[in-house]
Amino acid sequence: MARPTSPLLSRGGILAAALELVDADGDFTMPRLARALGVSSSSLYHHVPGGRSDVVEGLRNLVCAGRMPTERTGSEGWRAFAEHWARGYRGAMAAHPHVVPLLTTQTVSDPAVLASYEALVHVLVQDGFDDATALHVVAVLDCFVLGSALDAGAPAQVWADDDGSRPHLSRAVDAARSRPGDRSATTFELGLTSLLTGLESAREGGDA
Amino acid sequence: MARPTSPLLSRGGILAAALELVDADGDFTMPRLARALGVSSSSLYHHVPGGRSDVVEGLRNLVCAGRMPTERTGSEGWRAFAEHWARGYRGAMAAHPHVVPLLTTQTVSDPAVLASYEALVHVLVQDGFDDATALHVVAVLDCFVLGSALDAGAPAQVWADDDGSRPHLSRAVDAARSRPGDRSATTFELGLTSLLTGLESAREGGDA
DNA sequence: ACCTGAACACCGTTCAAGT
DNA sequence: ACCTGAACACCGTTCAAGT
Repeated sequence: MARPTSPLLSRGGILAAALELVDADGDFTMPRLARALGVSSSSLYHHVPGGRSDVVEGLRNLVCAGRMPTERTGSEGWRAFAEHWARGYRGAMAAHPHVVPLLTTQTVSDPAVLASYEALVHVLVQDGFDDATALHVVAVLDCFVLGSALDAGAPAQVWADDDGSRPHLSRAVDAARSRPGDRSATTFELGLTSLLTGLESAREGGDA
Repeated sequence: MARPTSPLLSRGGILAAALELVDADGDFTMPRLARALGVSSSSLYHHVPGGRSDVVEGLRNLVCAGRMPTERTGSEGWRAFAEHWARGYRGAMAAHPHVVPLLTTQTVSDPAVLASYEALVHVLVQDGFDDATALHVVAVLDCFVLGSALDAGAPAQVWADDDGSRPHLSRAVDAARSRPGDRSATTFELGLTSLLTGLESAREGGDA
């Protein structure tokens, strides 16, 4: 076959196929990805020069870009913006929970995602946080969102009590499961609200 | 060689060697692990029947067991116990940050770790949380601790601003770095305090 | 420029064979 | 029971060869 008249592959197509694989199988490999695209494994490297980690960073973009705010809308204060930011981030991740574990060891280098971090720092500083505290606030939210996104992808029974030797844990799991709505989403909302409330009073107490 | 008079391997020795590998290299493979122990790769399976994932769950135990509280000490209230619990958990993980990514996709099945979850739920229910809310509180803390542990293992420049096109982010990163102490630990403390403060007022507002 | 097949140095796991 | 070597079905990545 050699070089076709019009390219069989594109970066976008490769990333879309990779996302489909990850959503379906929970992971991807270069050979499987190539097979899904009807192409040889080595062909991928023409469009994704960085190899597998390049694909992973591309998935971050595909999943997050456009789903996180990059500008303050209207007259919302830092708290509303941070809420907006965290919900967008978590929502993007939770829609594709299996990609999250792939992202946790790789530095964020995607411009679209970095732009939303920039926006959040900007809003915080404008609203009275000093630079260092603003970074810590961003990091706190980032940690919680990442943890929540992992939680969203975890098996239903995260902490299985097989033998009934953890009665309080079992009762609590059953009680939470009998409530309507997505358990993981409820956890996220409780944590986000608590965090922002707590950060507000930390700020009032002094920004050191 | 075949069967030696006294066993060359033991589960404990294998786990200790695996932890050393992970701390040093950031990851481990069964062949490398075997090589480090001066043994053939297939020998490992006699002591770690579940293979690689068995080793990983063993690492969770090795890292966490004994470092998380399993009982209320003295007259501490739920907030003090939760603080205690989260610090123990995060401290254990942060001491071996490279194991954290290995744990994020595996269900917690280690009895010692589960016992500390049981203890936390117990304390929360004793102190007035209803079962479902107690589980959500545990999950919130779990999410934040996990995220923070991943943060502790991340490269120093998590969100690199290579080209200076994210000025507020850059300033904030520089400001935080010029402060004394561990950046990631400061982030954790800010988040933990904020979370607990926020959870306290969420509780006062009603446990629904 | 873009795709291929062959090749390299790896993986995790199983299993018959040995003592 | 415990260790071995060989084997199986995989990985990620490179690279000369083809158009």
